[in-house]
Amino acid sequence: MATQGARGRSGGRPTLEEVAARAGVGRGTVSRVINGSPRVSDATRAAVEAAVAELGYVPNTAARALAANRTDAIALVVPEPETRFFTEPYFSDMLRGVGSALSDTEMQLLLIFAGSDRERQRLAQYLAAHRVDGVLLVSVHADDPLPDMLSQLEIPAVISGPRSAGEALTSVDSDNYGGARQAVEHLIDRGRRTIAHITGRLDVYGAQRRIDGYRDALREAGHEVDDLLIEPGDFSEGGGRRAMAALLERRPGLDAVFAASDVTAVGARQALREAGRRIPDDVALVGYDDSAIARHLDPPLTSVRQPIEEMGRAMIDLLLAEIADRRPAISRGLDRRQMVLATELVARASS
Amino acid sequence: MATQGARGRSGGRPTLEEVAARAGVGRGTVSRVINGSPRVSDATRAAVEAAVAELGYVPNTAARALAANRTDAIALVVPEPETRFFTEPYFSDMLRGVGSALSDTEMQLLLIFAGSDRERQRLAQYLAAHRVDGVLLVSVHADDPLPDMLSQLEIPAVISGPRSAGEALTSVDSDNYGGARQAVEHLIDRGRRTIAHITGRLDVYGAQRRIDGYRDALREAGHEVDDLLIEPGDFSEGGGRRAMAALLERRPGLDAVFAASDVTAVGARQALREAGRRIPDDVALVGYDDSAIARHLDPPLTSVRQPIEEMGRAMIDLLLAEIADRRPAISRGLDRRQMVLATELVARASS
DNA sequence: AGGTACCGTGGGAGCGCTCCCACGTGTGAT
DNA sequence: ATCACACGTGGGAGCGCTCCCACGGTACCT
Repeated sequence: MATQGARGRSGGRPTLEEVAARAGVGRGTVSRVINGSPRVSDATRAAVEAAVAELGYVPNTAARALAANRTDAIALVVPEPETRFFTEPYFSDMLRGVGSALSDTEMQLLLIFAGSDRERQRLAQYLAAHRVDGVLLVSVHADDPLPDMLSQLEIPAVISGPRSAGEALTSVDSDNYGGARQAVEHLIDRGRRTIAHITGRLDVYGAQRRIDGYRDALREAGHEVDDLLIEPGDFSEGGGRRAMAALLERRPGLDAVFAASDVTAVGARQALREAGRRIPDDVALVGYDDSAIARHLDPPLTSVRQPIEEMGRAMIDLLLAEIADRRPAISRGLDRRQMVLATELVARASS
Repeated sequence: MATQGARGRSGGRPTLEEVAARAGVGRGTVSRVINGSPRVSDATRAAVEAAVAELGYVPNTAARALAANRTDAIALVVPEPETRFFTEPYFSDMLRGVGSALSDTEMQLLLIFAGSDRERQRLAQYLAAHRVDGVLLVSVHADDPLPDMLSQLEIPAVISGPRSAGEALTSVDSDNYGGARQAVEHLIDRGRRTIAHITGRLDVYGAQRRIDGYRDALREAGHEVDDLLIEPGDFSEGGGRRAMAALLERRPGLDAVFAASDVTAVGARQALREAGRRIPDDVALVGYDDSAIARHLDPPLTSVRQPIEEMGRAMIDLLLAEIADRRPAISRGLDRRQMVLATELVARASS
């Protein structure tokens, strides 16, 4: 209902040229005004802005993209089956942070799932076509070829959760090691003696770091680390249930469990119930993520909060910076940025 | 300074022209092959395809968009604050359906939040710039100007959840009326006598239809409809809690509640607990959506399943069709499509 | 006074594609 | 033999923008 007023006589959307004519200036000048160049006099700028408003001019992005070789769009690539994306609150929280950071920008967000092979193929085409200025990569496994493809194509990219200690890409992560320590120290403080750990997917670096934190916390508290108390999960509910069942069988005397995600904890809780263990009376349970389900569980779940939304924002900031100073992605590696954000333990009734 | 020299002729991405040269044909012919035109001889086609493969040619989308006036992208517009998007499983389920339907296509998905005024403004610009070929609109309130803007701009659009019985846009919806009836009939079958209803936002057409279904089901079963058993909610958890508290105060004798969403039911459950009512012994509870939380609640929540993923797919199908036969969106209205999908009651322990 | 240095400005030259018209060539009808 | 009419094909003419060079004007120097 807003600008409907004076359409160009040709009927279509007004072009730069028409705005220029209307304002009595040249095409170049209008372009400068539109793009906020300082090299325009105030009077001219005002005239152009008036013409833009009168005509309801909106730049044609395709033309701009073609001429300037940029797209004003970035992609959030999720190298997982879509189901995982939606069952793990991690992703949607991340998306929320990204979305809100982006709304301060001209950039648009593309959501790309790259779980299946076909989707992968499509993605490769897509990236080769340089349809986005940059890429956000969440939850990448150690052997994923995607990051390399990205740097080969010289597409700016930021990864959430580095693949290893020596991650080549700019990355954002929470302090997985510290978070795990917080969880375990908390359980020790609560007087638990036999603390098990259900891990995340072992090919995810963050999951490894959580194991390290678990180990070190026990060690430093003078407990000895019993490897049979560590059981691999995969961040899923089913994985949590299976792991918990295995642990109960192997170490029936355990009195606490640190699960690598809230969803894993939900699965563990099921297995505990089926085995007749009460939470927290018999077994204390701590999750990771502090997602919405943690609050809704019965009893509410103690969990390690990672500032996922902030991580999303940070990813955007870093990515935009990287796009801005379009250095070839394979720079000397001097100014690689690895950002790590702090976690926080949220104690609830489950521990 | 690494690959500086290589970026000349031979280094950049190949263009149509180069493919043509390589294949020994003209530019137009390559374009025809790329776009699957039948008017090319088999021999020529093969030669071109070989050249494309050798050169690793990928069309430049910006150029294509500029010349052909299409973008191969559609937007999913969420006219809500982002928080709502992520707290309501409805949205993510929808997104999942849309995403998977889209992965069979060349189309790309843009996710746009239009909750705040600033975001709205950006969206208007965005649409005016015709940066997408079509728009998917989810969860639109009765007075939202967005749909009108869309049809004025002649942008193909499909809406999930029509705004009224006479919705002008192509729409996809689940059978809200029927779903509500299923819920209420189920409660009646279970022997409940005093069945309350916590509604959704009253400016959402689907919420109105659920109220209609609730009323009619009671009426046809010979119960009389007591308007004091109907309390408005807003699809949120807090809304559900408040509404339930109000109902308990007004009609302490109620023995069942039909909540307009699972999230609402979660809130209602809290209020019931606080009031010392047991579920389902004292009060039976039924939700709507059959989202993940329904299964995880304690006790598990009976809920009305809407085939949200299918709805997402259907929206894509309709939208693509509408884009294909690019008739002006405000056509005669003859072939407006209003698709309604069936719901299903999933009975669990809460009722 | 002439010289130099900037500004602010106009507009040509593409960016890589699609669209469409015009041009052979081969086939069948006359 | 001539005409008609397909069919494949080549390539010009843009699409609307950004980039950049050239230009006149003003201000400040010497």
